[in-house]
Amino acid sequence: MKSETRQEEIIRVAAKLFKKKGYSAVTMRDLAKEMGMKAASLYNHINSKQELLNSIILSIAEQFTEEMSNIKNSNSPTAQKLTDIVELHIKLASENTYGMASLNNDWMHLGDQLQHYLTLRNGYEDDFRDIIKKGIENKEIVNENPEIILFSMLTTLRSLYLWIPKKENLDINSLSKSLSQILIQGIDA
Amino acid sequence: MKSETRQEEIIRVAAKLFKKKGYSAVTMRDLAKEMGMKAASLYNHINSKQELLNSIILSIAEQFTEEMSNIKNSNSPTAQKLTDIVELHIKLASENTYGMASLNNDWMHLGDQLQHYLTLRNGYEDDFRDIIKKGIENKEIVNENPEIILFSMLTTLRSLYLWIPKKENLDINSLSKSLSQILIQGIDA
DNA sequence: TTGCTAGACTAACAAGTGTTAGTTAAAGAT
DNA sequence: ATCTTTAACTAACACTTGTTAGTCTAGCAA
Repeated sequence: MKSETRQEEIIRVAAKLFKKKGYSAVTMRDLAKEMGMKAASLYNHINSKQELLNSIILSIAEQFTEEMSNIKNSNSPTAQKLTDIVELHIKLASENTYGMASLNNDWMHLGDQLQHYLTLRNGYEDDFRDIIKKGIENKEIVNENPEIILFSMLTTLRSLYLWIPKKENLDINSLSKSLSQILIQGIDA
Repeated sequence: MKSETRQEEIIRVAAKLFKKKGYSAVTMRDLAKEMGMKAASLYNHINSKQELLNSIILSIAEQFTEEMSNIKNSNSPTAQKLTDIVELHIKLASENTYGMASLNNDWMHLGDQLQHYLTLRNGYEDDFRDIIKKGIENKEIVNENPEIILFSMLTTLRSLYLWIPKKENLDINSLSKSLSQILIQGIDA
């Protein structure tokens, strides 16, 4: 595996700080200190603070969009599609807990990429909603308000980045199984 | 009903801006502009930006703590306690969608009140966890990992502030019923 | 009328902001 | 050995930050 470039390292450390304090509260001097250099030196590797946020958020958003399209176009039953979505969120959240924080909390500070991000996010939510609606039509899932189902699942999945790092020796497969179970079957005995 | 003081108005408007951009990205000049005055004039009514955040977050946190204690000490069955918690979140989130955003996203910028806030939050989560665990012991709810159940419910409830304002003519009772239903019974047909 | 108060204002400060320019030292290429 | 590139540095910039000090004016109490 190709080792991390200095630029990639800066992006990774930036995402870590953004998770802790939020984009606006992190200064380039904070970031430089964490990197063991002076703020001005960062600019040998990156172009701006703004660009750091852009690349952190959009690289993840694009992964979500691409994988969601695969799930949507498969011909699995609805419950399987929902389980796949759970697995997708767990995978991306555990690969990049820092970046997920920016995606969730600092997207409004995207500059020229804000519209692009919103387009991706809306597309993702539309696909998710369609899967739920089709599942209701086919009587594969219960006939509750699809907006509430979407909201409930999506917010749980979006918060995984907060929860995953607290669990040491996380088994992705078993978490994925348990969480799908709870989200789909409920918790009633 | 007693009409809003100027100080209360500033706190309310501040919370609105904090929701939109986050605490750190909102300047006192932004807040002043929204209030139709100059930044310095704000200080005739408030002591500091920090104190705005403190009072926004802690007033809500204290309400949660108090109401959770009532629910915990009632002798309702587990499913009813969980429904009560859902209702509590819906009530507080719809009364104060702005403040809930700060509570969720900007608590780390609390100054001298940070420890107090964390104590309240941990107490709240402990109570919630206890209710779930007792429900599992009494076989009132399914025997899944209580941490995952807690996480799943709590993150959904914590995100209500994002979702509630999007629904015009919101009926709190019917939302409360639907959401409890989905969280407890699941969505399987 | 006179005096007091509430609540706005202007001006300013010291500290911190992202970023640029120019310099320097070490490592790699010729 | 000389040249070039990389990646650090110092110094500085123009601007923004939260906040304070001091002033002014309209409304009310005496």
